[in-house]
Amino acid sequence: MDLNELEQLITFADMGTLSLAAEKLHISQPTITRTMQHLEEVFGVSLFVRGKNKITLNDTGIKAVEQARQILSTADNALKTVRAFDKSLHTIIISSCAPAPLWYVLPALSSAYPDMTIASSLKSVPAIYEDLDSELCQLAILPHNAKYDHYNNIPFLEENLSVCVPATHDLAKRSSVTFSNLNGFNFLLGSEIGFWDEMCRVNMPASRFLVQTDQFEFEELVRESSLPCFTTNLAKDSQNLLTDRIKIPVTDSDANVTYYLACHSQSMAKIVALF
Amino acid sequence: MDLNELEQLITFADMGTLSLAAEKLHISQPTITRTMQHLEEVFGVSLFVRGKNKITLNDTGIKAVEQARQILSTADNALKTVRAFDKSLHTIIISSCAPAPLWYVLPALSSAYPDMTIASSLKSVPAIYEDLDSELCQLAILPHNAKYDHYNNIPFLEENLSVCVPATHDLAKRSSVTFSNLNGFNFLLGSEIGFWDEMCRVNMPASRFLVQTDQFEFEELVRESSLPCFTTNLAKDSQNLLTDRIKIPVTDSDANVTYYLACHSQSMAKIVALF
DNA sequence: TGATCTTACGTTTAGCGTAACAATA
DNA sequence: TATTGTTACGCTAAACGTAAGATCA
Repeated sequence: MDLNELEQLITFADMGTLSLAAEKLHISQPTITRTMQHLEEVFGVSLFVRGKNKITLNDTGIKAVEQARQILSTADNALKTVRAFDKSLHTIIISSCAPAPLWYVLPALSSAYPDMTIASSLKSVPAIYEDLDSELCQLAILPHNAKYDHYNNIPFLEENLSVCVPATHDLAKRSSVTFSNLNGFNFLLGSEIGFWDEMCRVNMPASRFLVQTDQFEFEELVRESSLPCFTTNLAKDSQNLLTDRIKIPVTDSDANVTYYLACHSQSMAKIVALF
Repeated sequence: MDLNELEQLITFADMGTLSLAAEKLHISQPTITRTMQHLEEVFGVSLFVRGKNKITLNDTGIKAVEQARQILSTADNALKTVRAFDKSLHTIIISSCAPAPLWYVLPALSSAYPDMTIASSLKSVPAIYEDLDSELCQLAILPHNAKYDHYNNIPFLEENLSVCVPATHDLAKRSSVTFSNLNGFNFLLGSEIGFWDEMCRVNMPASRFLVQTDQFEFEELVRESSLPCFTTNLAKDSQNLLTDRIKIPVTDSDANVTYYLACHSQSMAKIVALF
């Protein structure tokens, strides 16, 4: 039995005539005529009532169409299942709360597993726990050690937040600041900063954040405005955007995070070996 | 996708080598080699680990076999379902409590529906109700009108039991008998008599019944022994077995039954038209 | 050396499209 | 007359088996 033939049967059932079915499937009518005859042989029963120039499904034919749909759907599911399984064997999925750790993790994994696809995405911390629970990610990067015992944890990197202001800014003369000092000022923010975004909004509820989704626009605004922005010890300022600005460390504990790598136990040994 | 190819994949998985699979399927090894390559194309993923002269399923391959079994089983079920459905459209199944009504019903149905297969079987009354409930039979023949309202009933035939004894027998002089008169005598019984068998045992618990499954042996015993046996107004004595015996009507109501034809409402009109 | 898998080659088969035909609305 | 389904015919592509090659136990 050929699934193509079942497809033709179903198309005929949907279209009502062999001609329309042929047109839809981009094949000739005679081909469908022959296929229908062949299907009757395969099933071993009559499936159609034939007039001189018209053909329709009989009761058995309708039943056969029903079953054909079932078979095709099963086959389609099978293909998807196998492909998904294969893909999962060749993919490492990483959910991270922030971009900076990925700059170190991705190259390391890529060179350690050159024939694997490494897929990463930034997500909120609750979403990352969901990914871990559902095994939708193999590796998670969290801003603290994982809540649950059944995940393996290793501390990985520290990231320390600083605020960047022009030399003329009110804050420029301070050697350190706290969120309460900053609360009320408005900031420029890049869009791809993971959990930092949420954290800023929580700790500086009186501030407003001008989020720039376009990297070019963000850089242009940093250069041309006097609005404060943020950087960290891990950020690379390839455009030397911030050389003209004063960097002031934020001392709150929330602003100085240790990233942890978390994953299910069985994967941990390999990960630890890498870092 | 071709189900034949999946069959080959499964056979390979079961046999362990391509050669053995080829042997089992009565095809050449190269054919299987090519089929496996083709399946990898179809699935779009690698399914095997290949040595220079050995081939085994990889993890994805094992998954694929699993799915292939699923598909084949679905397809197999589909074929069976369609064939069974078609058969049901061309078959009238009759469950009867006794043989005599069938002698009239079967010829009538055969000539009314010449292209239908008519299948009949003798069953106990409870089994007949089960067949009606599950729609496993289209027509039932019961020794009374059907218990439930949702079945249609028509009275069909009467059958009256008589006992047959040699002229020299103790009972021979009676003009009628009851089961209590007969209780304690031993009887010859044919095997294919439906509910009569059970009914005799219930009404004559002290009697023993010598059931002859072979028709020839039954006739021989009737001829050569003086044991009483039974007949009815509907029985045809083609061998003139009973001409030498005295027939005495059994007057109990249980011994004089009216057969009813019963079926689901929708079938009744056609049945009534016949009788 | 025997078993196993793959590749190469030639043949056969089976599937497809075009064209011709029959029948209907 | 335009549309629909079937049959006939010829071609192409795909599937098969035999044979040969390579590798391992």
